[in-house]
Formats: sequence, structure tokens, C-alpha cells
Amino acid sequence: MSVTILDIAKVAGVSKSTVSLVINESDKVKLETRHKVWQTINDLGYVPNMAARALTTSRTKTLGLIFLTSDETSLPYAMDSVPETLLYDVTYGINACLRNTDYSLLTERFSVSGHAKLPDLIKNKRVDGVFLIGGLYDDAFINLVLKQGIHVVIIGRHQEGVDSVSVNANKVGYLGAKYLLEQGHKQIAFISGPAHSSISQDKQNGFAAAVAELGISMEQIYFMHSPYTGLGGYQTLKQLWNDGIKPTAIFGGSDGITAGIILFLYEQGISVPKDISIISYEESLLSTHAPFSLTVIDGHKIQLGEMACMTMINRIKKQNAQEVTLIIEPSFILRNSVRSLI
Amino acid sequence: MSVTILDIAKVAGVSKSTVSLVINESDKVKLETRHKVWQTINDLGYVPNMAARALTTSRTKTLGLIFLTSDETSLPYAMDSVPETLLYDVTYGINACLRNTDYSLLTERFSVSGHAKLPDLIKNKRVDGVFLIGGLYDDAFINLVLKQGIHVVIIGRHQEGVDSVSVNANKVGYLGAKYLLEQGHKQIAFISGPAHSSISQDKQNGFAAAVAELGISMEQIYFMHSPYTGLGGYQTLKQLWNDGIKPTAIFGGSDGITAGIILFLYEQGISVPKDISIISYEESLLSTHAPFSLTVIDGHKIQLGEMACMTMINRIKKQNAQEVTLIIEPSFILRNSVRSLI
DNA sequence: TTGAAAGCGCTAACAA
DNA sequence: TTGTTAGCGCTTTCAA
Repeated sequence: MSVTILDIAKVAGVSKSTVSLVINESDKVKLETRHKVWQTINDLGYVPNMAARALTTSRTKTLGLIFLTSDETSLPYAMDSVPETLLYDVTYGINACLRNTDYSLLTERFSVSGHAKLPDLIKNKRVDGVFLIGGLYDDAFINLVLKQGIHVVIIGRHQEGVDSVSVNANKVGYLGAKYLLEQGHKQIAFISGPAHSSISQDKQNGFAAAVAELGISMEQIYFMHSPYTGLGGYQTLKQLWNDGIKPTAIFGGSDGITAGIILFLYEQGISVPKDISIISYEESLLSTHAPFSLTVIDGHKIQLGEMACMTMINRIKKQNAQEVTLIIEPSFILRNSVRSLI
Repeated sequence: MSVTILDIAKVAGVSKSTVSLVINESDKVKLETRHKVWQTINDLGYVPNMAARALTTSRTKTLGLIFLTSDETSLPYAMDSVPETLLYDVTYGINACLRNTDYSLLTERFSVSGHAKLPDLIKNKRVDGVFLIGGLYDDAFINLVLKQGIHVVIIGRHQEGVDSVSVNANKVGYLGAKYLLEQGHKQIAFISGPAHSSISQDKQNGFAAAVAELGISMEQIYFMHSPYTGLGGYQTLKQLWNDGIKPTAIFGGSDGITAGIILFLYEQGISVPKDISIISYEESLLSTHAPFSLTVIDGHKIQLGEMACMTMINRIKKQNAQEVTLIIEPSFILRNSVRSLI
């Protein structure tokens, strides 16, 4: 049907294999021949057949992004769902990085639920490597995936023995706390995330470190747990309020949580930053579209995707290179949701 | 390396082609033989090699989602970017639908800018069909794509001669207007979208139709244009305000625009729905995470993706079936951001 | 520096 | 109902 290397070979007056060599940038071919071949490739509008290439090389030039979710019930954008902003921005970053390569990206949602099943992308060998992202998976799953002899880069958390790219969660808590404390806040609620999440724990540790560093009392620092949902933030703050605890500042552990916090505050007629101060962690669609200029710790999720992509590309090139563990440092975006008490 | 049909054939004591027939669900094979073959397939853990299959059938069992964007400058989640919520939710819908098939989904961002170029996915024949989504493309581009002999489903707008799935934009305006008018609002600003967008125009027409139907004066109905960004909504409303026009209700033409509207109002200390009423169109992460319970016209974007996917699958099955044009009807989600003036 | 030829795993026409 | 066989387009030894 379409133009093949054989056609090119005929027209250029060389053999099939010479054309192949040229395409694969071999320097074993005489410059003159190379020119001639490229010439006819352009003339005839030849495009390599990926399937044929994949068949012989057993490499698909395709990567998979596997998004681990719980069994979904409510809609992804609902108030009681975890916003998928991490997925969105990381995907953006990966695609941006991949644009300069000959790799494509397949995406699959997959829910790990005890069953020893593999995502279709992996089972069907559709990909040369996978990015694993999302909170819900265990070591058994990872090991199952690793056993497939496929490259793996984990995004968002660290795992022994696997390439990974994640954010320094401790620093997230530290940066947020430090800023609030420096502005004179001493009564602070930190709704960091689910209790069982180690990342959530790390954030709290970083927070505590800043408090200690500045020699401030922990007495009125409230570490709260909540799912990473708007509803979670809302309910957690409401509980606090009902318990008569009214801090001067609140730190939301994700933009989703913060959205819930804001909802509750506005319901109570409390305005930001006049009556209360807020900062959030993440920097996503939700924080940039908040009803006021929201100060935020930036998790650099697009960069996270880009780094994951680079890591994957390098891993494919040098299979046996040492395990890579990249930690991205969060940064502070000063906007206008915190009032100085000094 | 891994198990092939030849291995299956040997073990099952049949020929390669018999195995192939069984796998492809042919009923020409004796039931007994079929059982035996499936048995060994399970025993040996055989998984078809997609590349080989693609090579012989020249069908990749892969679909492409091509997201047409402008040349990007700012970050996708920034206040001055168009939020990509349409992409997110449609992708979700397509993936949900594809889960029951043997197709996978590749995604590519592509910016059309005059150059007669094709997205890589299409050029490299990586996909059997593409979904086209996003606002920025012209007929020349569509025609170029169609010429590749690849299946095309357009999402979000209608196009002569191509399968398409879109939302009834006229009805969006109609539903929103009708509700506001019925609540007694007569001074309404409708920030529908960009002036050059036909969808934006349709929404305004629907709005006008409702006004006419209820026999209300158009005198204090303000049709405004704005890019689909938070910043656009913000600035447009600000302009209106500065011109001394202060409607009792505002209708945002997208959740992004509405986010900007909310930002401006809160900056002015105006609260919703006490001082002013708001409704939005879209129903995305942004409307569900607004700082109050936001009444919204639902564009059913997930369903949009699902329908697009079904359309594609059907198109692949019956190449010559008649052109499909699906129009999804928006619906009304009553929450609590509109005050009754009656 | 180039060519010949084998083979990747599968489907599909044709034979039996 | 099943087997034989010829490719699909490419890479990759191995020879020349």
C-alpha cells in the first residue's frame, strides 16, 4: 500500500538493508549513499512502519502511564473524589518531554484490588516501559510488574530498587509552616492528608521541624487528617470548628482539601485573608482558580512528569545503570491569602 | 522469547492457523479442538503479539486522541490559560468505554498553525482512528486528516461529512436563561465565550430564545464575549462593572470563565447568592470545587467521550455506514447560587 | 561499504 | 474442519 524501504531501495539503487542502515543513522554508510537515500525517502514520502519495526526489534516505542485508582464510584470531578490534578499535570509534563522523541504515550486506569492482575498495557506488551502513578498500590503489585521485564518509573513516591521521581514532602510542610510562623501565626491547623499516607506524615514532620526551628510552641498546632478530597477538607475543618478550635491560619495538604476548606469558611462568612489565613500545597487548576489570590507551595508536577520521562528514556538507553531516585524540591509561591499578625 | 501460536499449535497438536482461527473466534473450528486450544493457551499463558498482528492486518487496535491547542506559552492550569477540563473528562469517558474493548488510547497534543503538518500519531500510522478535540483547527486541517484514510470522530462540534459528537449549545443558553428569568432576574450578564466561536454564538441564541419566549425585555440583557479563561471572565466582568453595569445575575459560559467571575465578585466583597446570582456552564472540577454551591448547566463531558468512543467503534465495524451526528442535551443541576427575586 | 537472506509472530487465501 | 504457505515491513547477522 504505502511506501516501504524496498521501494526506497529500488529507486535509490541500493539494497533494502542499506536503506535500513541509513534510517537508523548508521555511520557505516558512505555519505554520498546516505544523501541519496534520504533524498528518495523525502521524495517518496516514506514513513517507517512501526508495527514491522516493533516485530523485529520487539520494542514498541510506546510508553504507558498507568494510573492506579480505587474502584471508582463517583465522578472524577466530584467533591467527594480525589481530584486527578496530579495525573493531568504529570501527563502534560511527560507529553512535553516525549515530543522530542519517537515515543508515544498510552494511558490506562487500573485499580489494584488484591487480584494478581496486570494492566492490559503490560500484559499485551504494548509498551516498553510504564510510569506508575497514583496512591493505591502495594509492593506485591510493583513486584508483579517488575517481573515482566519492563522498565518502570514510579511517580510521586520512592520505592527501593525502582527508579522514582517524587516531591520532597517534608520540605512542603516545612516551607508552609515556616512562612505562616514568620507571619506571626501560632494557632495553625494543618490538614495534611490521609493518616495512613507516609507522604502526609512527611509533610507533618516537616511542619513540626519548622515549628521547632523557630522555637514556637506546638500547643496550638493542629495536625489533622483527611482524604485528599474537597469534601474531606470541608468536613475536617467543620469538625474542628464544632470542637471550638479556631486557628488563625489553615494549611491545606492538597488543592482539593483546600477547596473544601474555602467552601466551609465562606459558608461561615469568614473571609480570607482578613479573618483567617490560608495556604495550600500543590499548585493546580484548583489553586489558580481559587476565589482569591491563594498562596501556595508548588509541587512542580509538570516538572515531575518531565523528570520521570527523562528518567525513563535514560533507563531504556542504559538498562543497567544504577537505580535513579529523583527528589524535586517544592517552592513557595507568594500570593495574597495570608495576613501578617506581626 | 515468549509463547507464540506455534508453541500452542505444537502442544495442542494442531496447526498454526487453527490456533489463529480459534483466537479470532472463528466458529469454523470444531468445538472440541477449540476447547483444546484454549486450554493450552491458558496453560502456557499465551498472549498475542500485537506488533505481529498489526503487521499482517495493518490495524493497530489503537486509537488516538488529538488535542488541538494553540502554541502554548503559559502553564495549562494558569488563570490565563483555557482550562483543559474538556480534555480531562472526555478522556475519562473514552477510556471507560474502551475498557471493554481491545483498543488502547494514545494521546497527542498538536498545534495547528497554518503549516500543512499531521500529528505524529497519524503520520506514523500508529492508530486506526482519531478523536479530534479542542477549538483550534480549520477545514484544511480536517481535510488533510481525512485524506489519510483514517477514521475520524470530532468531539465538541459538528462538521459536515465527518462523524461528530457535540453538545447542544443552544440549549445550554436556553436552559440557563430560562431558569434565571423564572427566578425573576431581568438584568443579566451572559459571558458566553469568544466572539468568533460559533458555539458561543449558539449559546447566546438559545439565551435570546428563552428571553423571547418568556416575553421579557432584552434591554438589560448583556451579551459579553471573553476567552474561555479565568482571566477572561475576570476582566470582562470588571469592565462591565467599571461601565456602571451591575446585573442581578451572571451566567458564565464555561467553568473557567465563572471562576474568574467569582474572583472578581469576592474581590469586591459581593457575596453569592445574597448580593448577586451566578450560574455556570460545564460541570467540571472547577464548578464542583467552587466556594459555594454553584448551580450549573451540565455539559455531560464524560458521556461525550463515551459516545465518541462508541461512534468510533461502530465506524470501524461498519466503514460505510452513514455519517453519524450525535448531539448531547445539556441538563440542569440545581444547587444554590441563584437567589429568587420573586 | 554494501548486499543477501533469514526471521520476528501473525493472518488469510487456498488446498486438502 | 484443518493444514500449508505466502507474505506483512523491517532489522540484523553474515558474506562479499
